[in-house]
Amino acid sequence: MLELYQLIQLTAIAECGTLSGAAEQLHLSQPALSRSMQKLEDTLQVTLFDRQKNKIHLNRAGELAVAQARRVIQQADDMVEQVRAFDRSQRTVSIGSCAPAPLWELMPLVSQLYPEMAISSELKEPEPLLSGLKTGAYQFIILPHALEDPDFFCFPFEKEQLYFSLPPSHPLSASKGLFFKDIDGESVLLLSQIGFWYRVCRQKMPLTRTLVQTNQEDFQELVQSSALPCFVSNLSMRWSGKPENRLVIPILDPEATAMYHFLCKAENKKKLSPLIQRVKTLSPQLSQL
Amino acid sequence: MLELYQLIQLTAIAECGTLSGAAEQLHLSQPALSRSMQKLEDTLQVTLFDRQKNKIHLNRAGELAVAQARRVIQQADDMVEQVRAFDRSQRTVSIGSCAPAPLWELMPLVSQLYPEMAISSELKEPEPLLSGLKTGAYQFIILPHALEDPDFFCFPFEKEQLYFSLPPSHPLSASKGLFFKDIDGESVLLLSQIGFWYRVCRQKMPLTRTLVQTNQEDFQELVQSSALPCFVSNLSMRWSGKPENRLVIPILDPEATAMYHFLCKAENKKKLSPLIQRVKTLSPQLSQL
DNA sequence: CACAATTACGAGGGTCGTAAAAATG
DNA sequence: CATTTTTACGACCCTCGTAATTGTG
Repeated sequence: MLELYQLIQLTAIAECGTLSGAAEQLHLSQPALSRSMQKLEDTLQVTLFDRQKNKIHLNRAGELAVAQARRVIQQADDMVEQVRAFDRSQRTVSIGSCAPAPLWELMPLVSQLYPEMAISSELKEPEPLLSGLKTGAYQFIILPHALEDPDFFCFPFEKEQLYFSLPPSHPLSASKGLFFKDIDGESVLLLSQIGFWYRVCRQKMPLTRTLVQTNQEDFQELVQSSALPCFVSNLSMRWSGKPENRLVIPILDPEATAMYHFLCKAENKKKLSPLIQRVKTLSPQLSQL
Repeated sequence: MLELYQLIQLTAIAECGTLSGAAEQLHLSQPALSRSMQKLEDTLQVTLFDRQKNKIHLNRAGELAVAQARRVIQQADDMVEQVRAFDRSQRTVSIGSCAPAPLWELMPLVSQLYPEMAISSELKEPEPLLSGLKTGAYQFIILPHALEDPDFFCFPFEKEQLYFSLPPSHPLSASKGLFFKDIDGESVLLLSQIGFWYRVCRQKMPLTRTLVQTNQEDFQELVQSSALPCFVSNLSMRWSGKPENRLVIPILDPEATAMYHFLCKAENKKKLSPLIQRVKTLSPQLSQL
């Protein structure tokens, strides 16, 4: 019976050129390898090596066998990897979101409902989110708008309203409301990992220089110590509190408001119904729309 | 360590749907198969089966594993087949010829020069012979004409001249020479496996009915007992003798004469030089052309 | 009670390593 | 004489089969 370990040994010999070298690489004794290859030749009924008393090397049939063996081994490795990846995907909930705020509510909910599952989340633009939902890369996604499509189940569950966070010294800090264009041109502090908001910010404030901070603590530090404008929202303030020594001024553009929608494949609605029920309890009034 | 026998067992379970059935198909006990699959799950670190106390069936990861296992097994089978086929091809000299007569001289020569090699020969038209020579299906071929091509080494080595074999009772049996058209329309006895001569016969004698005999002895019997014309040649008479009670009349058409050429790949000329030398000794005067 | 799957235990086959032999440069 | 391969022999691992257990329809 042909076995994989024989093929691995064969390819090792092809790489090392010598039995003893391959044996060492395989953590095996030379005699064991010698006998193993003799047995391989028996099962194939083909001589794979030119043997002289003192040296051995692959003949042409052996070279062919090595090439074929590599393919078989590669395929076996692929099998292991694919099965493991599939298994992992079965054990993890993958969430795609256009922005971080919805995840702050959703991830605790998911981990509570599926305590044995791992949770992975990604921030992407709506378009890659949708294609990921189609391919099954995500169990569900969060978009900043509704999507009417019979293939998907979609409902709104949370609203985010953006504000400028300004120091008292800022000339516009007394405003009741501001538009993006009012601040456009000033340098603005931003956190990375804010999803589609970064695109909104760049589009609405094309003249502004964005000082993007990767580290959350660095960002907080800069907000406190600088006079630069930054952004907060109703949701960020719910989770992190109102920034100290700052004035919070609503942004009046319609783009400063996002209505987050939960989307899953229609075929998965039933399986996800426990989660969907819990998500709807977060904001009963929105869900009734 | 993943092994092929485990994959075979896995696919057998997928086909049978039950452990006991698969065990029987594999000529194995159920407990052995049960443990083997547990070990497979260990090495993959993935659960492949839904287990109830009394029944077992593949889960989704298992289904994926089965599909992948089938591919691996198929590839391993292909490897065995390809290596064996290559080995066979290394141990056989494959000759392609447009007619049988050249083989009568060549095959003994080849088997004498390469006593350990098997010999396989095929009769084909020149075109498939050439493509077979290019692909390596033949080590060398015999064409009824020359071929000037730098990729091939080509030389003439034998001439075949066709004759009509007629019974004394035939009206034309006293002729010194005949053309194909003189006999066209009469029924003619033929052997199968005469290569390109069959095409020549059909083209030059389109009105003739050919009575093709597959069996050599049947053919000889019919030649003796019937008054039908048939063909012989200088070469067939050298090997089988002049037919008794028959008159042998040369055919005067140029198509009744073939100059057989030996062709091999130019790159193989050196390797085949012992054979080529021997073939040239068969007819020194031709080889000097 | 027949059937299916798992666990326990002993037997056997196969691969392994060590030791020894043969051959080469 | 060091290196490489092959053969011989004994040890051990691992798979196998039988038997027993549990659970189901």
